[in-house]
Amino acid sequence: MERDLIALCKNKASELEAACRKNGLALTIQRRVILECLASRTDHPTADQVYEDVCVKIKGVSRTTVYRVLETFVSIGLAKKISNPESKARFDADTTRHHHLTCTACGVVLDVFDNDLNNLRLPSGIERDFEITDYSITFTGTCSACSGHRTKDHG
Amino acid sequence: MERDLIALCKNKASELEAACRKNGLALTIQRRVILECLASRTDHPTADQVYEDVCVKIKGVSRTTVYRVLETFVSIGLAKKISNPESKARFDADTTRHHHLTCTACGVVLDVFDNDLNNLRLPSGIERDFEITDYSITFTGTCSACSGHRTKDHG
DNA sequence: TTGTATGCAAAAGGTTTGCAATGAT
DNA sequence: ATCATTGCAAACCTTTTGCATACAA
Repeated sequence: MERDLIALCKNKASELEAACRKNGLALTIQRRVILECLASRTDHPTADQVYEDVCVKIKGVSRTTVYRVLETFVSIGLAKKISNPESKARFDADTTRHHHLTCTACGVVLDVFDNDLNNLRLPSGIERDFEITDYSITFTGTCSACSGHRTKDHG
Repeated sequence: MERDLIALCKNKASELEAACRKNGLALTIQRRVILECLASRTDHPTADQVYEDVCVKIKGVSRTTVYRVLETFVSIGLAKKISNPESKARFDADTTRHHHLTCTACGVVLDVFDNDLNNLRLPSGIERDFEITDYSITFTGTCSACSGHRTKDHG
């Protein structure tokens, strides 16, 4: 159930080319590196976390660009914003259906890949009023690292 | 599958008394009104939206208090922060298990109550590494109001 | 009376915008 | 050459913090 990160990154690189061509967008170095940085992590980074990674790879990129490019990726389907209870956006380069475990203590977000969960029977009647395109389950609880310390710390 | 809003509000009022007593918290007017305002909406308001409502009911409440009290409610189990892809917290006074439909066009969040969805078989093995306390499904798509206009407007 | 909760002001994140300069096509 | 994209600076929005005052118990 693990995902092949190297394959994902390669796929993403060619997806980017295709998506830029299709949408009439320029294939800039910034877009290439930002997508590369996003696709190489599975921990659903915030825009600022992506920015940190990008800075290591190329000099002089601005935070603004990272924020803007990530939004562009979402709008052309190269990435998703994931639902989370924090007050900041988190991004995921894996746009296929999967689910999340979020630790209420430390905030970590782990992936859940499961066939049964990916094929739920939707409640009847709903689709009359709402056109459902996708869904994602967020499991909340405590990760193993935080299970030890019972106090409400954020280490 | 509708929820009885009046009953919910009354329940919440007595829940508040009980929770304050239990946790050694003062039963202030602010806490009473803030919970009242939150419980009387089913649209998962942001802290600022709750603040707006509170201002109508009592004068001179500060935004800070609303933010602080909502966090208090979450910590004593009177409310939940709901997972969403926006960069701001949204709150829900209904702490029982239920799910959400979010319209990607207009952003509205509707509730889904369904017995089957509330009793999913969790993937085996997960609970070894992660202590799951709850879960919630976010369905994404287009609401009936937005289904008409195919353009990506936000009206 | 005692200690918690509130209000204020200010700061701290996180994100967006306007505009000139840069760079991909 | 042209127009989209970037970088910068500043604004904006949401949330948090420190401290003195007010209020519930």
